[in-house]
Amino acid sequence: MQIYEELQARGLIAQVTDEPQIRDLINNGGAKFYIGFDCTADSLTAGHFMALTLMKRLQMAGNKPVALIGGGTTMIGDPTGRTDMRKMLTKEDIEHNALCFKKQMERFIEFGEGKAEMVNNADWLLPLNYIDLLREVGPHFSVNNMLRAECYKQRMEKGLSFLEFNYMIMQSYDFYYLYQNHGCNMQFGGDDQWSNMLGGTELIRRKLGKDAFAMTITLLTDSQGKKMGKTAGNAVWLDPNKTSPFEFYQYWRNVNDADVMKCIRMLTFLPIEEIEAMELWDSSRINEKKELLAYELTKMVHGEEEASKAQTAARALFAGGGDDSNMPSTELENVPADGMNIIDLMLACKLAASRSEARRLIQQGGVSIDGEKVSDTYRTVSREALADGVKLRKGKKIFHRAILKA
RNA sequence: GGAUGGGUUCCCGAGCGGCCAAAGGGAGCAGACUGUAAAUCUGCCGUCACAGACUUCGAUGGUUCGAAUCCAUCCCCAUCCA
Repeated sequence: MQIYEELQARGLIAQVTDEPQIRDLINNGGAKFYIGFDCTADSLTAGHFMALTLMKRLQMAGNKPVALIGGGTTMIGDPTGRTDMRKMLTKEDIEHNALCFKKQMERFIEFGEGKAEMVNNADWLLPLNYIDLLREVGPHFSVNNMLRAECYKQRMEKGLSFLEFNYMIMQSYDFYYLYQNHGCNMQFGGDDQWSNMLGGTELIRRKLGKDAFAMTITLLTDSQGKKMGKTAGNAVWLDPNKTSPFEFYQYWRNVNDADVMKCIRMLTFLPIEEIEAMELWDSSRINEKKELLAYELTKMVHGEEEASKAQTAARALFAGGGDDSNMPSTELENVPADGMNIIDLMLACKLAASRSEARRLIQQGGVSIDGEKVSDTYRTVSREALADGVKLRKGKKIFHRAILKA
C-alpha cells in the first residue's frame, strides 16, 4: 500500500485540490510540503500531534517536510474557528514560543541536511513593506470571495477586525514565498485551514501561473463532534512539564469507547492490517485497545521508558497492587513539625484551586489518603507520614503522591 | 461622526432599587451505577477564619437607609446611516 492510500485508509484525508496529481506526487516522494504552526503558547499540544505524525508519515515515504513556525502570522492571529479576537501576543512572547516549539519538534521529527527543514515566517513577513505588499498581492485577492470563505462567514455577525481579515493573505503569502524560495509545492493543514490554504494556491497560480497543491487533514473530533486533545478546556500538552507523561497516558486511556479505533487509526503507526484486525476484536477487549492507544502515543511523545512507567503506574493504581511509584508527585517544603492540614496539602499538590474547593471535595467524599476516605476538613497529616510519602486520591482517577522534600 | 441596542459570575443568558452571590442552560467537579467508557440519577459549582463574614454584575464618580438595577462621565461591542 502506498502512502496516499494509507492516509486514506486511516481516514486522515479531508480535502485535496487535485487528487490524481497529489496521489502521484506523494506516492513518488516528489512533494516538498509545509505545515504551519501558530505559536500562541509555549508548548505544542495533542492537537498538533496529528500534524506531526503526518509529517513523519510523509517523510518516511520520501517526501520533504518543512515545518513553518508562525512567528509572523501569530502577530496577526487566525480568526478561524474563533468567535472573538485572540489576545494579541507580544513579539517577545512569540519568539519565546517559537523557540519552545522548535525544541519539541526536533525531538519528534528528523531535521537536518536532506531531511526536514524548519522555517519561521517572521523572517519574511516582518520586513514586508505595506505598500509594496499591497501592490504585489493585493490585486490578486477578491474581497468578495474572501468574505464568502467559511472562516470569515461565522465572524460576519460577531465582528471581524481588519487585522484578522489579513490573516488569510499572510498565510497565502507564506505559501507563495515558500514555493519560490524553498521549492515547496504542497501545503498541509487542518481541515479548518482549507480556505486559507486555497488562498495560497490561487496566489501562486495568479502570480506565477504555476500549480501548487493543498491537502487538509481530518480534524480529530470525538463522537460528540468536539475537538479532541483538551481536558476541561485545557489543552493536553506535549511538554512533560505542563502535562506529565502519566497524565498524557491517562488522557488517551480514557477516550470514549466510540473514539478508540478512530484514534488508533489516525494517530498511531501500527500497520493498517493490524488495525483492521483489531476492529474485529470482541467488545470485551475495549480496554485493551485503550491501553494500546495510550501506550503507543505516550511512547511517541515521551519515549518508551516513560510510556512503560506511565502504564505500570496506571495499572497499579487502578487494578491495585504493583508498583505505583511513578504517579505524579509533589515534594513539600516548609512542613510544620505538627503536620499539615489536609486542605493545605491538597492546595500544595494542586489538587484543588482554592480552599473552598478543597473543603467541598472533602465534604462530598471525594478525597482519600492512602486509601482511607477523609471526612474531616481539619484532618492533619503528620510530618512523619509525609516523610514516607502519602498517596492522595481525588475523585476516581486523580492520584498524587505528597512527600516531604529530603 | 450620527442613530439605536448592548457590556452580568468559565461560556450562553435572565434579572432592571431591598426577597441577589444573582434564575435557567452548557461546561466542570464530587457521589451512586460501571469497565479508569458512555448514558442516567443525586449533590456541588465567587472567596475566606465556611451554620458567619467578605468581594463581585465594563470603568470611575454620584443619588439613596439600601444599587447588577437610577443618574453622570468614560471605555468597549453590535446594527443601521455617513
